[in-house]
Amino acid sequence: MADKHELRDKGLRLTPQRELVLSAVRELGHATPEEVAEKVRSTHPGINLSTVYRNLETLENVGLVQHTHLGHGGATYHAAEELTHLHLVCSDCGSVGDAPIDVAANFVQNLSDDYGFKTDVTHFAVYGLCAACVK
Amino acid sequence: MADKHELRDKGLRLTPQRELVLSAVRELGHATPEEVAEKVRSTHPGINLSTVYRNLETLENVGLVQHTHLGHGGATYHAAEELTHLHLVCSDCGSVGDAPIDVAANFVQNLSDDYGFKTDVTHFAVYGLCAACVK
DNA sequence: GCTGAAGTTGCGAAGGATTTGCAAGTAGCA
DNA sequence: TGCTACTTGCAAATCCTTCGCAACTTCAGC
Repeated sequence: MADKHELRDKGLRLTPQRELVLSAVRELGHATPEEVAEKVRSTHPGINLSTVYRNLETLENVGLVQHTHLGHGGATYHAAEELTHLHLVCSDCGSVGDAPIDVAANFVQNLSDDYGFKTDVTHFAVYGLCAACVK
Repeated sequence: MADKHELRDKGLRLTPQRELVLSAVRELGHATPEEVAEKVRSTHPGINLSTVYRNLETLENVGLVQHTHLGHGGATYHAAEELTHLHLVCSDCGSVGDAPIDVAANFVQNLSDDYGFKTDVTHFAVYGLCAACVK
């Protein structure tokens, strides 16, 4: 498993729990720590919630996973390699849609030119009304 | 006080506590519930934190106040009339900068055209590195 | 393969932020 | 001025996340 290197290089270990957390994140697409725990438990009931929290943090430090704030409060995790889109969060129905990052290219450029601000476009959520709720 | 109408129209009352919360939000610019409470208490020590939470919610329903998620978790409140800018949150130093909403005009248009998504540009925070931290 | 050091896990408890239930208090229409 | 419904304060309850610690496991070195 290639992920092993990322971990070992930082003196970390590849434990079964850690693998499970990582693959749960990959399968789920976006997920809160709670959802990841639930997913992992569906096959391995013994896993503790704090282990999930700790592993998400560890995997994030290593760069295999990233989190985003979708608004409500808690963070949502993604596999790093899937973070090629931004999140459209509907303030009405709560659904989370995706859009490719290049719809924001112009915006990012403006912020860079005018404010010297380097936007991390994969880390922010966009609020508004989704097409379904606009009706 | 003009705010009275907004409240009365919905069968709500203008209590001293409510006025204090509203003016604290106006004076502070951005503030967490905790900061609002602190501000209010500087002149009126007796006010309870849950009163602040409830009033922020009430004032938001009426439209006098709005909240934004700046990332870390808790919400930040603004007076509705001041929400003419978006927030640039630095992932490094944590500072919160402002930018006029029109830097996003093009972006908002793209999302509307391509996804039918009506972006509430005042409600989202933008993450990235501020000019100072880029160096 | 076995061993030891260091990273990990599970569990329960601790924290911090919000919310809720309820009885007492108060704004504001009649 | 009286009443009714909305509000407040307080304390307890939740939720979510982090911590402390003892027992356990990974994996580099022998």
